[in-house]
Amino acid sequence: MAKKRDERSIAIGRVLDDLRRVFQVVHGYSKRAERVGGLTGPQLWAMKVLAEGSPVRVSDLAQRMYLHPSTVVGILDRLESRGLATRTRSTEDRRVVTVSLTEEGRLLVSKTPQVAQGLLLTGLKDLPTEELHTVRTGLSLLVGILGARDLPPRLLFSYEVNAPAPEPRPHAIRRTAKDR
Amino acid sequence: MAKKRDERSIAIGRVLDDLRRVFQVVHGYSKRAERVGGLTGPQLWAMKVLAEGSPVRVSDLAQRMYLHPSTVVGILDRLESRGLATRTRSTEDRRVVTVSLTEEGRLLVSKTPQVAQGLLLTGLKDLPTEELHTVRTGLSLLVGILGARDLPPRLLFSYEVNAPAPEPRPHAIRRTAKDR
DNA sequence: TCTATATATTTGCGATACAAAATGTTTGTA
DNA sequence: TACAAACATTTTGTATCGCAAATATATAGA
Repeated sequence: MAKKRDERSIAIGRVLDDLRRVFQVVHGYSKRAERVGGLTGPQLWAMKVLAEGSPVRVSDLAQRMYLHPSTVVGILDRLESRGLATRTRSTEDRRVVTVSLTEEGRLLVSKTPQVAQGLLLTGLKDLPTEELHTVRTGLSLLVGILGARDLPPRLLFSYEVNAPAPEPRPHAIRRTAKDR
Repeated sequence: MAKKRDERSIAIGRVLDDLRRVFQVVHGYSKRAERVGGLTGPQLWAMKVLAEGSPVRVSDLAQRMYLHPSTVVGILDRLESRGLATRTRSTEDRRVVTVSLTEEGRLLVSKTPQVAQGLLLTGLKDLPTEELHTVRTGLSLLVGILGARDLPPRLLFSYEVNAPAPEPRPHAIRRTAKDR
């Protein structure tokens, strides 16, 4: 009786562990590999979005990246200064600015390895059909659990770091330890 | 003949899409929810590691977080200034500093929701045993593909953003568009 | 003792990330 | 037309994060 319960608990634990492993690997690769071209994660991410369909308005880009427009502006500054993207002010509505990849940018993004994705792709290709199906079904169930069925599949990954500083700021004591 | 090939391609695409969805959801929750206590991702992450087994030496903490020691110092500064962690210099070897959670810190970390994880947990619990097994097997296969079998399952998530600046710095052109 | 190594911190720099304010544009309305 | 409101983007200011290199202190070894 209790046995079945234990087995399930163990299985659940394994699922979570494996999920963490997947996260870790993918993140690790994104860390080391995506910067082949000297691009940071968000920069490459923006370029991938642009590669999907430029030109894009700045606000649209921000929305697709789930980032604040002002954040995107900074990223675009860096991409533009490297000649990977260009901004053009619309002539119809001079408020909007559309962004596109340059030829160089398009080239760079196309040959960026995406190690994790590549690994997955070839790995999945080599998988026996039945196991592939298992993977597919399993992940689909996970997506269902997370209620993410309707989400547009975002590019492999997002990044974020910041906090909104809910408190009025604790005044940032600098350097505390340092006994004696 | 070609049919089978197509089906496989589609299945592979679905797997990648679903994986992206999982990433997105988990990340989204981590973004919005983990900051319940006003903690950033890395801060909460450090606290989780500390909760697993303090006291920990600073260098060990850095290693477990896959971060540079100097980065951890900053995070600890902020945690300490909020009274969530404490640093103590060892008496045996006065070079080392050990870190622990304060009572308040322990409390906070224990009641931090971990929305995504909670969702997964309850969702998986409600899953029929057979489907749970499918999820488990599928993820296990993925882990195998990624060669992550031997990784210690890291806490649900890591964060990182930065690049090492491979070039001697492109001199940062500020503000370029702005035609006219 | 003198030197090398180890541990943590400081310093310097770049990049995210957000909010609020500023700038320039367009649209609606009196 | 004149003016106000709404919009899109950028600027400004602040807070992290993240790393490398330099520092300070402590330990270990020759």
